[in-house]
Amino acid sequence: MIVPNPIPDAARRLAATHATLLPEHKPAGTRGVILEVALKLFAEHGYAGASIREIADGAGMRPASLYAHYPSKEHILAELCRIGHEEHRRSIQAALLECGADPRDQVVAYVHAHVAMHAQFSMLAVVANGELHALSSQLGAATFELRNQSIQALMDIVQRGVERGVFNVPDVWLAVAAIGAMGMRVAYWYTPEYELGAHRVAEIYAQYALRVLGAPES
Amino acid sequence: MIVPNPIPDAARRLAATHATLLPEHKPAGTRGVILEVALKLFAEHGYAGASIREIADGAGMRPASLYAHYPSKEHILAELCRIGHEEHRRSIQAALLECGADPRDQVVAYVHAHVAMHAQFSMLAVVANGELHALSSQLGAATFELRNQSIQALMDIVQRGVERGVFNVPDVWLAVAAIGAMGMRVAYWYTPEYELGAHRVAEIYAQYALRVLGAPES
DNA sequence: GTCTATATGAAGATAGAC
DNA sequence: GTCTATCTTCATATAGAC
Repeated sequence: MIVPNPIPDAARRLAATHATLLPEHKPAGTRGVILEVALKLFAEHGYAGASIREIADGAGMRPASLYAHYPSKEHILAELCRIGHEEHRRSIQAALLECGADPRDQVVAYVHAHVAMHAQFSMLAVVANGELHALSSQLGAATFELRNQSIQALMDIVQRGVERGVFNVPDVWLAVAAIGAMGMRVAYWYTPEYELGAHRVAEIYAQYALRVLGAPES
Repeated sequence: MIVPNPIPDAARRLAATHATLLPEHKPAGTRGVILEVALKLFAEHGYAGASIREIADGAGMRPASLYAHYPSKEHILAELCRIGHEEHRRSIQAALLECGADPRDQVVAYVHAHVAMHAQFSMLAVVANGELHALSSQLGAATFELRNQSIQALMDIVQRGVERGVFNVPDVWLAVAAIGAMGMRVAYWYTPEYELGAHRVAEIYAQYALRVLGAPES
């Protein structure tokens, strides 16, 4: 018997088949269309594996016309990476502002937002996390800054919980890395058709995170 | 303060800077040299982002000479993916044969092997996991089969532990996905210079896995 | 097995008309 | 803003001599 794999086509890089970009994520008009087409292509084939010609084709225009909206292919990737990490940071910060001072509640809030974002905007997460290396340090600087802030937020929560004796881990950074990794991977297999729904997956992963930290549900 | 990030250059796709391939992993002679050069390039820039010319250059030959050893670039990737998943499966199976019948011991053995492999052969893991999508279904078939076997092995262990009341999880597949994800991510940040060493990281992650499964260390 | 030379196509990007 | 046309470089791969 084979594992009940939620990924329909194992040869795909990720399970999602549609790009999800909210209106508040993208610029209006043609720039937004280009961004959405590029997001799907970058997610499925990688930045290097997707061409300007394919993006133009998907956006219903000629390759040359793209350059009226973006100065280069790399600029399109840079905007996608920034949008992804901004959405990530925004949703985490919003959750943390509502959850109170208990480190357990903070971990639940953080991981829930982290996982839900990777499920709901899976293509954005795959590109923003997995194609960042293709950016020059100049075009990637804003994104790196956002990423460091999000990581640091979880480090601070876990460190504080350890100091208060609420959490118990052999290594704080390793625990943060493990919890982050669980959530990041969700972007590769989640689809809106998955039986449990993004919210429930996020809930369960928040529970797993508490367990990793040695603070199981009360 | 910024998190003590073990990744020296955040713009790199992975922290490792050298390809690790044991003699038993690769064919002898020129084929082995080509494979090792391609491994480093595919790991750092992705399959689509690395060219036949760069591989040839690294191997000290002209692009045309490569075709005396491999019929196409895709065949090089196929061999790397197969080697990576074979090493993964081999080390897990070896560990499981030595650990006895307790589901807890089996999880520790599995996760230790899983994590140690992703740390010690990080470039191989990054390529075998992350570039598999670039293979045609024909050239990827052998690798998919190996991967399914490795996933199924952990599914079986966890399922058996749940049935015996040793583990307690809201969803078996989600727990397996989370545990697998923690280990896979190690390949992106681990280097031989990391303070803890692959063996110790594997030990700690095995503990985290037990916690996720609701069976903390005794 | 490795080379030079080359076929053939696709890549990112630009010029300039409309 | 979009187009046609094109520049230049690079891609994978092959032919055939040594």
